[in-house]
Amino acid sequence: MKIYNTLTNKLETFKPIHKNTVNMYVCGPTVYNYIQIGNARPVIFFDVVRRYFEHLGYTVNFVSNFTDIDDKIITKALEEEKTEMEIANQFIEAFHKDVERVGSSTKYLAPRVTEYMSSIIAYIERLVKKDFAYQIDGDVYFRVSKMKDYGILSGRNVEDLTSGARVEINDKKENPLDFTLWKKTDVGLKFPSPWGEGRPGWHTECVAMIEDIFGGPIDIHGGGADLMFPHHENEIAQNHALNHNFVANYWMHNGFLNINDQKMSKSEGNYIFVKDLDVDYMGFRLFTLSTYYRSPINFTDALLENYITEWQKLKRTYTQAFYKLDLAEQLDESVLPIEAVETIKTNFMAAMDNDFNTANAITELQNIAKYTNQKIRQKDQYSELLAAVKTFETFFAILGLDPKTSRMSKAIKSMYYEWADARKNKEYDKADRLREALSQKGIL
RNA sequence: GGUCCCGUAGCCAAGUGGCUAAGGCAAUGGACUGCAACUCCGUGAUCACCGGUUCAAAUCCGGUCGGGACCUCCA
Repeated sequence: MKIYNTLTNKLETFKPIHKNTVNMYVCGPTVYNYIQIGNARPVIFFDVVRRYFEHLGYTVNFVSNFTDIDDKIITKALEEEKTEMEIANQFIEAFHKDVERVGSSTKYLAPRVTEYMSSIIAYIERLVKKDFAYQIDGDVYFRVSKMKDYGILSGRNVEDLTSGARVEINDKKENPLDFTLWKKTDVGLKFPSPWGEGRPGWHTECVAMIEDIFGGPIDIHGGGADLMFPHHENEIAQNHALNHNFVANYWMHNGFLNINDQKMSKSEGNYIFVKDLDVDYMGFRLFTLSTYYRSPINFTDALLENYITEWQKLKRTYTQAFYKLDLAEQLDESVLPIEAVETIKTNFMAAMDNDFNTANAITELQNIAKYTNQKIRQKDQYSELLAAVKTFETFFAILGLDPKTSRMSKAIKSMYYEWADARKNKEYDKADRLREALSQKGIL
């Protein structure tokens, strides 16, 4: 299993810290609005990472947080005359719905920042005690100048950053690169701390929660490429200052989902909410997995349509094979290895082992589909079809694609035989009527 | 201004030093079919451009052009 590690910019062999276990953390959303389809990319991709590790036999401890305290939540709460908690709860619920829509699991630990306040405050206190942070007027800042390797993740150095024209001007800071650990708050939700009432800066929550939950460095830390700097860089700076490690052994960053060749983002206004996409979401999932995760994807309606069609083809092939076996009472037979199918499986696993190359894995999905379609038209190829169907199921499980197929009822089976008889007897009116009914039920 | 990424057929996309450059969509020819649908078989590439390194380059190096990202909240 090889993973591209953003920390070293190398493809590395994955070695877990604890045997047969993968501890992973993915930066979750700030819950002030619905997620847009670009936000769904890590939701889908890292779900596939989890599924693949589980397929390989690992126990995966998957954690993804909710930032439920933030300026944007306060703004939204004021706008809608609600409390921050009400806003956060509303969009956490909406997030879970969207995660389910795109076929990812919601069964993972999702800590909320407001539930980990004492850990976060204790974390900041330790940084202050070690002189890596300083307090001014109720704010606490991280002292970047004390961190000699600052910029290791994003490949920047302090001089380049300082010369940048866009560094925020803040007279309180010792250095413009210093970032907020604790922010004095006048309006909205605030918490007591040794520095007065306020709320934590964004960069501390993940690293404090990781320490609290996992008790030390983890295997994989994931998120979108835009989080690399400054968010993940700052996580590393804090944790290196305190614990002399890089938070995670493997850092993984997904590329963006663009629209009209521009980054889709809520602040640009060029976004589509996941909930508003309103298409076959399995097609959307296939679309996002059709490109290697580190490369950008450009979203267009035509391209999405393309993958929805592709998904329907894969699903149709699988279900036809499944029903053919069901009708022949072959679904519960034992599965025999078929050489052509074994080759496809091997190639699929090799693609996944190579840094989760889902694009190549999907090619193997198409290969198993072609093989299946060839066998469907031949007589008595039940062993081949059964092996193919089981392989389909494995691939679908790893990629999180769900054809939602179940065994035929007795009534449907007899309808199917009636249709077959009608065709044989050249009763085409009847046959066409039954064909329509069966195809509406997804059988044909 | 600084840092970095990308440019492969009409479209999407894999491949990142070595046989005739995967795969899908679209197009087109054929097969199958009661008619369809579905499906199967066949058909397509001076790898942005220029120069260099090498026995060998889409792949490495330099340059040109084009597109994009990050340096500010962002997946």
